[in-house]
Amino acid sequence: MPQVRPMRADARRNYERLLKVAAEAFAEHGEGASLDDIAKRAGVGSGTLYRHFPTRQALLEAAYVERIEAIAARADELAGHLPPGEALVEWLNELGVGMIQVRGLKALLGSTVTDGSSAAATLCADTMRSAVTRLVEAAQREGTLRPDVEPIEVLRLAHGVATASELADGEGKAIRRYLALLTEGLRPGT
Amino acid sequence: MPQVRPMRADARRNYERLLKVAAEAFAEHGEGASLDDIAKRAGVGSGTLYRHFPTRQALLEAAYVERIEAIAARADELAGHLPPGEALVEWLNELGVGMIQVRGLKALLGSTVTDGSSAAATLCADTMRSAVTRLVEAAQREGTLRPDVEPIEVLRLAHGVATASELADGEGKAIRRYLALLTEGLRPGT
DNA sequence: ACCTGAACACCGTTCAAGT
DNA sequence: ACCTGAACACCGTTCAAGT
Repeated sequence: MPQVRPMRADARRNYERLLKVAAEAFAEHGEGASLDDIAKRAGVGSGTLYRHFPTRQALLEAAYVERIEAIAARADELAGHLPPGEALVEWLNELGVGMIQVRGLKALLGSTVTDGSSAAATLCADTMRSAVTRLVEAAQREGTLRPDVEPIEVLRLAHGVATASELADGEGKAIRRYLALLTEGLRPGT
Repeated sequence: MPQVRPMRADARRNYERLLKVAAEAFAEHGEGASLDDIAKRAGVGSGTLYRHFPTRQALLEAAYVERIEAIAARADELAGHLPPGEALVEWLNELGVGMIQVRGLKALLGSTVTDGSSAAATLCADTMRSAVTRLVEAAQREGTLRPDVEPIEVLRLAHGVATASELADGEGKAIRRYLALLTEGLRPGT
């Protein structure tokens, strides 16, 4: 049963223009970019925006799918080049830099790791979770990552590290350091 | 030179009503509480609010000074009861719970640990920094905390831990666990 | 079926007019 | 010196009217 009937030509055109403009707007003004402005810049009535993307979250997600998928693909790429533990840390580093430098991305990723009891499992959430799960389980098998940490917890901690780094300098310069503090711990080394 | 001439009676009354109402509003609606609503509830024109508190940040800070000072005082109290390392962790735990449960507090504290090159040193920032500095330096002298971590970094990491915990459950239940992961590190224990 | 855009209910901020 | 509140410029969201 093909639930998704093809869109009417004008609808499809509007949909795509909205996505393109939205990506620009979020990049420029962050997650809070004016929806009305996006509709206007796409040459579309505001109602049309709401028809295609009922919530800001839906638009944000749709505008960033490609980037999310690139991040997920990067996980496998790193897993191919590096030992599991290093692959995980390097991926978390790139993820953190992205969250700080790509405006709006951090907010979107945050919503993919919330308790989500109500929130339906979105595409972005699934993509991110399966990517991190592969890296985490490999590192745990290798013995370089605590066995009692769940993949989603690692994503949440990455979010925390990004937040801390953002407070530090607003760019991504502190990510690597705070990530190291997290992996090594705050206790003095032996 | 007494720079602060005493306020006119009506001004002082308005100031205090605004503070009281603001504290309630922030507690109820978070840091984004409507300023216009606060002014109305205080029985005051919106211009009066702006006269006393030129920015939302100023109002937020003024509304929470007492709470900030209580948190700082708690640092010394814990330092009296516990060995330095434990005092620090316990304080960070209470701080984290506060950031999650007291609406608006996390945002305010975030602004006190940003790179602050431009932002003047505010009272809240000073209070928090001196409190954490005492705990951190004591723990470092004791040898239970890495010597290369700066006090303000610990505050930023605490913010990160709170963020991660907030994503986990929206209350403070995960704080202690994520704090433990931070202090012990993500590597497997020996 | 889909789009438009006016209408509505909300913001924060400013500033002329009042006391 | 301080306060008031209308005025302005902005939001997001809905929905009757159009094609």
